[in-house]
This record gives sequence, structure tokens and C-alpha cells, in this order.
Amino acid sequence: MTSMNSPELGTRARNENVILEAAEHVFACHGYRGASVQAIAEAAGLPKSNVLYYVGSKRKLYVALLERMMSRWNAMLDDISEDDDPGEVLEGFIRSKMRLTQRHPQGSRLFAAEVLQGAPFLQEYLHGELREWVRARARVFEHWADKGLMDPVDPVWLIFLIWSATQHYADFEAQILGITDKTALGESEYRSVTEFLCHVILKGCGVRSAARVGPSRDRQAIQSKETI
Amino acid sequence: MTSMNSPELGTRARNENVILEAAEHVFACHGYRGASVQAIAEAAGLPKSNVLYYVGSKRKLYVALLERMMSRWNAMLDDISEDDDPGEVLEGFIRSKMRLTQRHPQGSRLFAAEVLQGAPFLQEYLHGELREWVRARARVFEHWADKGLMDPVDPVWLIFLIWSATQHYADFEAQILGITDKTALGESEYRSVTEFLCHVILKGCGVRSAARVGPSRDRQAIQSKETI
DNA sequence: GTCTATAGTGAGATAGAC
DNA sequence: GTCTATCTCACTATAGAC
Repeated sequence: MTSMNSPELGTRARNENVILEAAEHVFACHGYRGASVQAIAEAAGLPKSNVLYYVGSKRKLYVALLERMMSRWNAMLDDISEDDDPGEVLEGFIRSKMRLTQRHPQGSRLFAAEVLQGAPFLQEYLHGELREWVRARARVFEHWADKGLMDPVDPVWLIFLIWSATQHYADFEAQILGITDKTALGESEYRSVTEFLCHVILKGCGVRSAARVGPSRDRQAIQSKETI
Repeated sequence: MTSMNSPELGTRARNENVILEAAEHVFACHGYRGASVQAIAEAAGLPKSNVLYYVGSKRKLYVALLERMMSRWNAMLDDISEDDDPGEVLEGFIRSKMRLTQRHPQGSRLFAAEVLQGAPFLQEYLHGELREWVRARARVFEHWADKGLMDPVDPVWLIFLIWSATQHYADFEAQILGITDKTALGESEYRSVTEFLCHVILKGCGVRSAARVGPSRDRQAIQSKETI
């Protein structure tokens, strides 16, 4: 039992945090196999063996990071109903996904690397929870199309479009920086891209943009999920 | 000198082909560091040391694969002028990129893994050739917007949207298969996705679809509800 | 020209010192 | 509870046998 852990964390808690951040970076860059405990330790500024002391094993560390990322992801996925406004829902969808990418680019890349190698640690999640979530959304989109509120596009492809277009700014950051000749993606780029995606995707699906009279209300509501 | 090399390739040519295919798979899955020559050799069905005999080193093998992929990529990038039809150009752009993804998913994933680790082998290409190509296209898109042929969207974001939306079906194949409960993406899925993307992106940018028999044909193609 | 045996390095993990 | 010294194994690469 640590008697004092706030605001000063104990050695363990402090080191574990440092290790998690360092490991997220290294795993994101090089994937599970390509990441070495040595490299993680160097990024964390700790002796290699201390890393293994704190986290147990490379595998446990990786799983912990994946779980942390999936909980961020899940926190983003609110439920919707067919009574909701398509424009508001799609915009909120794009905005929250983009915010996830912006706030956790390392975690997003970690996820990408995991999927790239065939998602061996996420099979259950993809085939279960996430699949059902997508199906539920897809049904709502189809209802909207039946009611003439949007074009009859394939709802699953639409979800993948939003995921890919936003995810891209984490996974392909190196390419984007090279082409745009920047050294980092800042708030202004993320704002600009988000507006662009909202415009193209909503219009492209034949959805009226969410009422611009009170966008501030939506914005606030969306942004209140500060924990993400 | 090999006296007979057609139609039967010599041992070297045959083995090199096998190695390239195997290596593309392994590098795509695990990235440069995560890939081991051992794993490549097993995938190729050859003794580990033979692989090194044929290709020289792990690094040379990786570079050769990247170059092969970049030449495929470059072969896809035709020039355009402001006199061209925006709908035709954008559709051709989407279709050819999607075809690249479909024909070379391993290569696409290899490229993704390279960019994910910060594109250390592609810095020159990204900052040079590719950057100029994007700038040239962007200027044409802006001319079209000035002439009222499309919405005044950011042309660079538009290019990234097309790249990301198509690339996704290689890089995140494992996620897509998990969610849609399929074991592989076939011709019909790729056709369906391509029609969807053409519809949404062109319409979303305010571009008239390239001349077709009729709009009914597009709708039919778009709406294949058998996705999930 | 093709392949095997082996060297040399760096990996993940742990027993035990502080 | 925290960290160091060390073990074992898998990796890339090569020298030399066929």
C-alpha cells in the first residue's frame, strides 16, 4: 500500500505511465514483432530489465496497450436511433472519430499495425462486439434511406469510408507531412480536414448538413466527452 | 549463362520470384523489423540461408519490394489537364487506385507498414516526385472549382480522401472480414465499394458523374444490400 | 552456381542483489 | 519494492562444402 500517491505518483505508477507511452510509440512504429523491449526501454529512459519487471512481458504490455486503445474507441461509440437526424449523427460520427485520431495518433497507429498483421489479438472483438455495432448502425442508415433522408448507399461501406478517411491522418502521417512539407499536423489542419470530410461525405450521401443555426450545441455536446 | 529459361525459368529466377512473393507477405504483416529472414524462407519453402544467397540481404530484399510497389504505383498516375472532365478524372482516379489495392493487397500493406514506421526508405520520393504530382493535380482541381465545375474543396484533402478510402480495403482487410463475416474480399465486393466511392466522392465534391447510360444504372450498382 | 554449417550479435526473460 | 547481472535462444550474415 502506498500511503502517498497524489499528486506525486509512486515509482511504480510513474514508471508504468512512462513505459506505456514509450511502448505505444514503438509498437505503433514497428508492430508487435518489430518492437523490442530494448527499444521500448530506451524510449522510456529506463534499463531494459526494469521494463520487464514492471510490465511482466512484452506480450502483456502489448495487450494492455491494445485494451487501452479499444476502451478509448468504445467510449466514442454512442448509440443512435432512427429518430435521430442523419446529418447530426454522421457529422458527430466523423468529428468524434477525427478527434480520436488527433488525440491518440500513436494508439491509432498501434491499432493499424495490429490489423495489418491480421488482427490476431482482436479477432473476438471484431467478430463480436464491433460487428454487432456496425450492423445496428447499418440498419438505422437503411431506415433513413427508405424514408428518403439519405441516398441508398451501402451503410457498411459508408462506415468504412468514415473510418478510413479519418484514420488515415494518423497512419499515413509520414506521407502527409512529406507531401504537404510540414513537420506536424496541427489543430488547424485537423479542423480543415474535418470540415472537408463533413462536407463531402454528408453531401455525397445526400444528407442535409446538420442545422447550422445551433451547431454550437452539438459541438459542446460532442466535446463534453473530455475523457477520451 | 542459362541455356534454357523459357518457358521454364532457371533456378535463380524461379526462386527469386517465390522469395519476392513470400517476402512481400511477411514484410506486409510484420513490417521491416518484425519480418525475419527465417519466416520469409519458411513462407517460400526454402532453406533460410538460400534466401540470403539469392537476395543478398534482408535490406536489399525490402528495398526491391518497395521499388516494385512504387513502380506499380507510378504506372497508375497518369497526367491530367484542366481541359479534362472532372467527373471522368476523379472516377478514373478512384477506379485505378482501387484496382491497385485489389490486385496488390500485399504490396499495398507493405507500403502502409513502411509509412507507419515513418517512411524511412521513402522520404526522398514523398518530398520530391510525389509531392510535385500532388501539387500539379491540386492546381487543376482548383481551376475546376474556379470554373464552377466542382465545389471549392481543398484539393489535397480530396486526394488523401481517395487514397485512404481505397487503401483501407487492403490495410484493414482483417477488420473488414471480421465485421462482414467473410473470409475474403472478392470481385463483387470490390465492384460494390468502387461504385459506392465514385457516387459519394463525386457527388460530395459537386462533380457531375461521368456520362453514363442513365442514373438508374448507378443506383443499382450502389445498392447491394448483401454486405453484411 | 547452389546450398549447408557456423559465427557473432542482440533478443526476451529471470534469479537474485540491493 | 526496485533494479542488476546473466542465461538462453533466435536472429542476420558469411565462409566454405558440394
